[in-house]
Amino acid sequence: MAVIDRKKLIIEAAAKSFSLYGYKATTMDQVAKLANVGKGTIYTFFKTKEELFDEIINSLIADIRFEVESAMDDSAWILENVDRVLSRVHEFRKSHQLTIKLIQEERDMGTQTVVEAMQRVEQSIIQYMKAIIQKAIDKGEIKTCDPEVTAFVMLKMYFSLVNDWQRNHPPLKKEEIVTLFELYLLKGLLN
Amino acid sequence: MAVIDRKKLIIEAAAKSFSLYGYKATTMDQVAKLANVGKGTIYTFFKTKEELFDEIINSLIADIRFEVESAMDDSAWILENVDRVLSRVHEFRKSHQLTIKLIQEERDMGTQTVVEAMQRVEQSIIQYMKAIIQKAIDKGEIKTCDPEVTAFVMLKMYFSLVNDWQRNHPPLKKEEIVTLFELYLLKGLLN
DNA sequence: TAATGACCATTTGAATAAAATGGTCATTAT
DNA sequence: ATAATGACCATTTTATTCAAATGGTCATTA
Repeated sequence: MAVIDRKKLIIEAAAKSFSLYGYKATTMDQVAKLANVGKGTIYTFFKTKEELFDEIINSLIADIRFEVESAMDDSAWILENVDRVLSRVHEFRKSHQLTIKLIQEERDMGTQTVVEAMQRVEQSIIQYMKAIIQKAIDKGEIKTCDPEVTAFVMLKMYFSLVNDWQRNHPPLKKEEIVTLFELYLLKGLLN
Repeated sequence: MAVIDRKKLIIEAAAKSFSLYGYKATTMDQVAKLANVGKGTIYTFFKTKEELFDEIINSLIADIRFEVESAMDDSAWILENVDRVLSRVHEFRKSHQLTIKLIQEERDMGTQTVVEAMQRVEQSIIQYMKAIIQKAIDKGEIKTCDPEVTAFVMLKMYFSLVNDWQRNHPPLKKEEIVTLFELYLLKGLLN
């Protein structure tokens, strides 16, 4: 008879529950029930609820990394890659249940653990954008600059345009955003 | 005997109290006491607490406008002006008690009235930045672009750099911020 | 040896009572 | 007359309390 991989069951159950109810509203009893496992068993694999949550966030980060890396094209130039990566991230955020739930929990309740987790996710996105930018600098496509600040600014600008702008204005189309990115960050405003 | 300008007293007291305690923690009794005025008197000038608050926010907006406009030099070119305006706004935000308190209240408690007020302040800053940008376009200093989106992006980028960046990194110096601004938005990253 | 769930200390949340607050208006002062 | 006032009221906010829920443990069981 097959030995049941309890750790896997727990992780799956936790992922499901965090996606459905968020961090705070997920209880360890619930996860145990969902995983068909005794509550104590969870604690043989994860020291705390937060550690279990971190495991789930790690796979989220890995998923995003996969999404981003499959969008990248090393032969394409930087604007193309930045655009692809950012729009993939955006699509991901809009469609991925766990992400949606956590963004909501962060905004509405400000749960500390969730804020920190989202911070970690953002940092990891910045890390891969940093690599893209470094490559572009090496190739001589763009000026020498701090790749991390640059990645940070790009991400913030992108999210401002897709999230904040439409609070007071009709949303920008995808191509408009690319055009704005090109104008502001790459070509520059100066004549 | 001099007739006391009670409206003025009320406004001064309110400004002081909102600066000291924020919106929620300021009570109408308190304002009345501070202004040496009966509570009912406040209501002969302002229909509600929110209306009183709006009055204070209006002067805040006017103060910022004055600060920005006195920093501007129409004969200077845009890089110079961007530098001056940003530095002034930066100093203002750091030193102006009311602004500090309201930013804090918005972040920590999310008071609806405060969120809306800050939104209004932001919108008004964007409006005069828009005018500045339009002027630069007319003078041919910068490329043709939508002045409002441009103002919006500039402001968001500025706030990202001064507020969000230092959550994970040592804060950027004023001159660094100006340099980054010039690099990203004006000169552009392209080689 | 691995898994479990009854159990425990602490935290959370519901219920309620008490205090505080925004706003009104009959009365008072000018 | 008009302007100012503060006691007063309805509603909201806060403090208190206590039961239910929760994260985590560990002696028992498989």
